[in-house]
Amino acid sequence: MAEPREPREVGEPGRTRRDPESVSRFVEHFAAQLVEAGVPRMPARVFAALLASDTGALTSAELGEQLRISPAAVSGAVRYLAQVHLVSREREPGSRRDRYRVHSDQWYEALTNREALIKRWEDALREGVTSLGADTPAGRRLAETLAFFEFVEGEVEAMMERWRAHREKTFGAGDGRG
Amino acid sequence: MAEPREPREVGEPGRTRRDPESVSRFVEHFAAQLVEAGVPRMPARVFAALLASDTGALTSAELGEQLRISPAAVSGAVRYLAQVHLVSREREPGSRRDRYRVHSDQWYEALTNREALIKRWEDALREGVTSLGADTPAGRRLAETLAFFEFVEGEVEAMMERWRAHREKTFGAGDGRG
DNA sequence: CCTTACCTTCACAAATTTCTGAAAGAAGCG
DNA sequence: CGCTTCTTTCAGAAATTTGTGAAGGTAAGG
Repeated sequence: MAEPREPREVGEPGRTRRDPESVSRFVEHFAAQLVEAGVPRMPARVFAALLASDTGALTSAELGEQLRISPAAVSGAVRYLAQVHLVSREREPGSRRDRYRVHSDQWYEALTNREALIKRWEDALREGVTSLGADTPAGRRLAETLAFFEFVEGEVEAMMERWRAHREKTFGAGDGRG
Repeated sequence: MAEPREPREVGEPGRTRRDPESVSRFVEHFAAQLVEAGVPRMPARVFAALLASDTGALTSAELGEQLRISPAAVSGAVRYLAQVHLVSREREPGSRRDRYRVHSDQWYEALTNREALIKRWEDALREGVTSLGADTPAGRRLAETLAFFEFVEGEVEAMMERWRAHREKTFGAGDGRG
């Protein structure tokens, strides 16, 4: 039976330098920055908490307790984060608990995912060029905007390749897990 | 109150191929995509309307009429757009009217502007590395995330340079105005 | 096969955001 | 110097979003 082995008291001497208050301060501060960038609050907080965790993976219960939110809120936040590929869920074989994990390479997975969104912008723009007329001023403006996005799309892919190389050079060949 | 005289009939022969309905359809559709990406509704609609305009510049009154929104709404939307560098305001010398304009190179101005946001993420991450300890697992994860952003920051600058070249090659040397 | 533990979904309450009407603030023009 | 025209700001109404409690579903363990 999987005990919820999560002793609050920091009995371990020396090794456990993790001050919950420091962690919380970082979590809330970083989450606030994400919120300002347009990320919904709960997903931002959950993501920050995972990022600041030692193992890079927490259970729903742990998240709920640390952030003082209901299981429902955790569920919603995690669904959002999974959808934009910022966390993945793992099922523990011996237990019913899911664990939610951040990989360090998920940032660019998320960035890549954002391209799907841009593709829909491009579709709308193409339609606009057609319906307004490619030979009109507005049509030309739309076409140029479209060209910009298409250009960026191609560049991002190459950039990610370079990041991968840069990362291995700097941090050694990680396996992708924080 | 300004009478909502919006002649449906297209009286101009030949020259005015601009079907208001087509324009509106594009504006609303494209704006919807922006909204889905996190842009507030009114700014998205105003921006789309400017993008689809012939001159690339409209007055507050024109925007209000076309989108059926109040002057206050236009004011708010324009303030937002100016803040993220997606439109610029121009004052017409002979009149009291401001005109709001999109440049075709404002997309990457906006993208560049986004870096300011990322810089604050980086600050938060640096603080986290310090307070959690650079030698802890969490600290290392934060450090790597920080490195990713710093990398992207540098890359984006170079990418924009390439876009400028690509643009001139494809569209001829524009002056930056759509 | 039933119990237990966990996750999700649903309806609702609360808080924030969004847009409007009205008044005040600038800036040209007579 | 006051009038006119346009923009902005402010307070409030309306709508959307957000988070909770409770019920429902699924799978492990006895």
